[in-house]
Amino acid sequence: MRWDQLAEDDCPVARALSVIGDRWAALILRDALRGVTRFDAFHARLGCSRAMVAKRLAELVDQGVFELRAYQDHPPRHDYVLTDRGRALGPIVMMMAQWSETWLPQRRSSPLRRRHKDCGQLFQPVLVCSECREPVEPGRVEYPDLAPSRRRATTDRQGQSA
Amino acid sequence: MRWDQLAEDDCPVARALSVIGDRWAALILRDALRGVTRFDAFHARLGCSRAMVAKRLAELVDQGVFELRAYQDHPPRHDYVLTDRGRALGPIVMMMAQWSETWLPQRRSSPLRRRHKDCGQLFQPVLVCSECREPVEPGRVEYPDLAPSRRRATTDRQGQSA
DNA sequence: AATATGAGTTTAATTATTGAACCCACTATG
DNA sequence: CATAGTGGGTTCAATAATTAAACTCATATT
Repeated sequence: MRWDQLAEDDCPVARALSVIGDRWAALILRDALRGVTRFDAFHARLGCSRAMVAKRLAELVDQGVFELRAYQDHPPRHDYVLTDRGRALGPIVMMMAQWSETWLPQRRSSPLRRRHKDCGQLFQPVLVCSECREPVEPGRVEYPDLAPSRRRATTDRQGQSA
Repeated sequence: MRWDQLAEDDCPVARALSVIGDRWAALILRDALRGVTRFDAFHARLGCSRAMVAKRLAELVDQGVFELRAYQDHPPRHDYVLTDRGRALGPIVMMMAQWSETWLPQRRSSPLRRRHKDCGQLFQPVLVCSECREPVEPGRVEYPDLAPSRRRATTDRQGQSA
């Protein structure tokens, strides 16, 4: 299976990955969410080849994650500005950061702080259930459309709790 | 910059991507969260080469996302079972699905339903602020540790050095 | 025996990515 | 004026990653 076939996949996770399931695309998005808009700024932060930056930015524009906003005409130049669709990817990136901070050994610097503009406080992202508004703990989700029981491996040794 | 250097990066998003920033790793994780535990089952769902499945599974075991649980000894065989660390990646995958369902054109089948075991209802994942418990809307986050203002497209080069 | 299963490994061919240099249209400096 | 610098790329040869298909190995089933 090739990259571009993911976009045709029936699974929404696969289709999301056709957009951000590449390390460079995801890192470009991270930087864009922090305010980067220029080619050279992306390149400087990413540390990958210029060709890669150009290619991924072009793909992300095609996918409607970025739009081009001209900031000068004569040598035509533009900013890469996130669209609504692109900004909506923010929660995925926030959950990645959150997972890292919780589960991976920390590197040197203190984690990047985030402020919620609505309440003014520094915060952590928390994923809650749309119905009961309680945090959704790992392992407390099931998929009624899949095989009768999701936790069962033919020869079951022991279910783990969680 | 190479793949393996991401793990050393100072940014938590980059470090998370060193684990799941690859389409196959992310799809393996998706399937694991839905209950898949066997090599051939991952391979059948992914549609990539067996070599790739073997490699990614081995990496994910190294990174502590999966652990091996033997289910027979003589030809030694095992299930790939998510660890706590691995299960904690669930919210990232849920937010990916959520984004797809909201922002990408739908394919044929109805989206996979999720049930929250704590309240028993079908739900959507919602990302809220840990402080005020309100949903964090796109664009309502700022980063006080970055350059004074994160949104400037027309104001040019200010020294910043993150 | 012969076939099947589960979990990989090997190999050659194909793709993707890199680093470095190059290009273009301007702007600023001497 | 001549030269260098900037922003945003493209091109190209070399290197790395990925693929499909075949192969291995131990055991189970027919």
